[in-house]
Amino acid sequence: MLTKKAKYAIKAMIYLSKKKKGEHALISEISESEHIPKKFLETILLDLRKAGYLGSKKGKGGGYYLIKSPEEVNMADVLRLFEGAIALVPCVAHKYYERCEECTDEETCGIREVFRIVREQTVAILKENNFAEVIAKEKKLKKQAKK
Amino acid sequence: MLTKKAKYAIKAMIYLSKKKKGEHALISEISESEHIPKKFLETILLDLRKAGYLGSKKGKGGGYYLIKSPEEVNMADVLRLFEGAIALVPCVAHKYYERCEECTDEETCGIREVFRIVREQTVAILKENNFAEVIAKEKKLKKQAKK
DNA sequence: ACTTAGTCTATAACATTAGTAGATAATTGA
DNA sequence: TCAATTATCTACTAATGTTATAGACTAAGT
Repeated sequence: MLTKKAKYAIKAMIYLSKKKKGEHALISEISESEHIPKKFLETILLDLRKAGYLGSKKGKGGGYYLIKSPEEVNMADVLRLFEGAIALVPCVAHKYYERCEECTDEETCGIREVFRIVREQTVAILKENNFAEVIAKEKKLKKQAKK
Repeated sequence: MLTKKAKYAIKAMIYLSKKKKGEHALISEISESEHIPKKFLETILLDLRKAGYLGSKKGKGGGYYLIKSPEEVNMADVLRLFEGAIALVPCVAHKYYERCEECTDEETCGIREVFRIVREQTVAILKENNFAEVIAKEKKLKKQAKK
């Protein structure tokens, strides 16, 4: 399961992705709209800013805004930032690779092979779902719900 | 990431799956072979027994053994036992379903849709990998390594 | 009886999660 | 320049989960 932090981060990113270019959103605005504790959200948005996904402006008329376009950021990026590896075992992670302590032969480990396949599939899905795509999925679902 | 408990459980199950039918393995034997702390492994094997995957016998000549054949137990079964849901968010889990507290409209949530797809793919892979299959993968890898 | 081997209960160190509190810094507008 | 607004930073905490370990108990075989 994801941490709440990661889930909140994705929600905040989607919220900001829906804004028109040049528009800002206040922390309190996102907090209320997405039902995320404000103080907690502050730290999350700060992380997203430090990672280069968001920009911010202080004072009146300030707030947070996307730096890249929604097409350029995907679910995998944000998850990696808050959860570390997407892989289920460290020995098949790319960026966060680590040997499994108890393992004797990584090269011929059948368990590892299974988790390698899982990781590949998962990363593929998360990467093709950039935030523009997620919003598109949402629109499609809303259309279907009306019928 | 998986907990060590879950990873150890899979290792133990694979170890026992490699035994011939009727053969037992001691806790200490599995512990040493797989480099799993013995006392920790005890609790894991107990859980696996209570869940109906393993049988045990006390006293001399005792030990643990598979109850079902390796074809009948898969990675998804064991992971669910030790990790709960395989899904990354509770709202797309089957057996462990829960509403996301902060969510306003589950039916039309784009994020949920993405995690629904991830879950489906992951479960499919984990289910097709029963323990006989994992051992087959291991054999294949060992053949390749020799070349 | 004695040895072997699994079972049960309890506990403990450590890390992570999900926050909260409160002071500070930058920006805008009057 | 002063006040209001809004983000930033530092520090803390309560609750929970992870990764074990200790020790007494129970069952089976010889």
